Amino acid sequence: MSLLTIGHLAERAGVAPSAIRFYEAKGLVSSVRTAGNQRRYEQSSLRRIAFIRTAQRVGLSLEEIGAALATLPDGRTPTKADWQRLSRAWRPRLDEQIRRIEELRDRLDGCIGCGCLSLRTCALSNPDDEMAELGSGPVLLEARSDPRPIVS
Amino acid sequence: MSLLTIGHLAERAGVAPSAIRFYEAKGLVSSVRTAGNQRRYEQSSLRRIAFIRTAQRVGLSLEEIGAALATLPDGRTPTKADWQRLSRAWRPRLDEQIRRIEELRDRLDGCIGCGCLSLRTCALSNPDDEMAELGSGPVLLEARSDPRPIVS
DNA sequence: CGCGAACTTGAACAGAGGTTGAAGTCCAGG
DNA sequence: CCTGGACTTCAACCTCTGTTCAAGTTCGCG
Repeated sequence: MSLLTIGHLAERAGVAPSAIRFYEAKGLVSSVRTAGNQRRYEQSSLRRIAFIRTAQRVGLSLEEIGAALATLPDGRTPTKADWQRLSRAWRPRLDEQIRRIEELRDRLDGCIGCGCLSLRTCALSNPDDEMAELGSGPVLLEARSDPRPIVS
Repeated sequence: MSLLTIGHLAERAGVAPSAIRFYEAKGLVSSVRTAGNQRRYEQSSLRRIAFIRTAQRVGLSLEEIGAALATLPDGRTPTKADWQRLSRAWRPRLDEQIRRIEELRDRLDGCIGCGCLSLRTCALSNPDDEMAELGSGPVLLEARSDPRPIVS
């Protein structure tokens, strides 16, 4: 029960009211209106906002987040099954994001720390999806054609 | 040896020349100039750019990336020891970023999937640094003061 | 040397992700 | 029922991360 005003929702979610209006304009959250045209939010909006903020901080765009949230039901409050479906769909994406960070971390610890100082020959820097994303041939970690290490 | 033109560096790094000029204006990479005022880059710039791109994709800002790169030596090509020092300094930051993603993933799989449908009571949603960051009291995951689950 | 491709700077533009302010309206406690 | 704080819309503005364009200069191959 008890719908939230935008101010209450903002305070509880730890974001500015203007950000919530912005998310709503982008279709990431929705509200009902009072007779006097003020927004009122369901409690479930709180979870959507927490979801949005967390996803943003790990490098996902509002567009991508919105696409995920759009898979939740329109008319009714999302159920456990709804969120679980979203969860299953997002696991690969989140795991990929984790893999990217681990790659960066391990590239620093391993590749660069290993002595060859090369980002090219090391097995840890695998170019698979990297290349698909850049769409311009195998470039990113495939520098220099001669095999000497990059040290000065 | 053999310095790179901005075009060659851009091609090898998989970014646009304009992006490299932008990074240089922000102090993230540096170059020497020819007699005719054209930029020439050391091979080590390639690693800096690869580092920048990877770090960006996991949600770090250029400012934060630049601060890390600024710990590398100014005058000379970074050595193994230099990168290892940067690596050690960044590990906690990267691990924190991984933790955030895992938290998002597990929140979906666990907290929401567990049946309580609450982001509040679950041990997985720990508010520690969350709150320090928001700087405005314990808000983000501490919704609703009554203990009923949030389901409709 | 000559010529075209690649380079230079600076300014304007783009899009994401919001914040701020003005001018006016609503709502709830006293 | 009155009043002040919270709400409304809309437009302008902000930062970040670049891209594009114009006008002019340099580089290096033949």
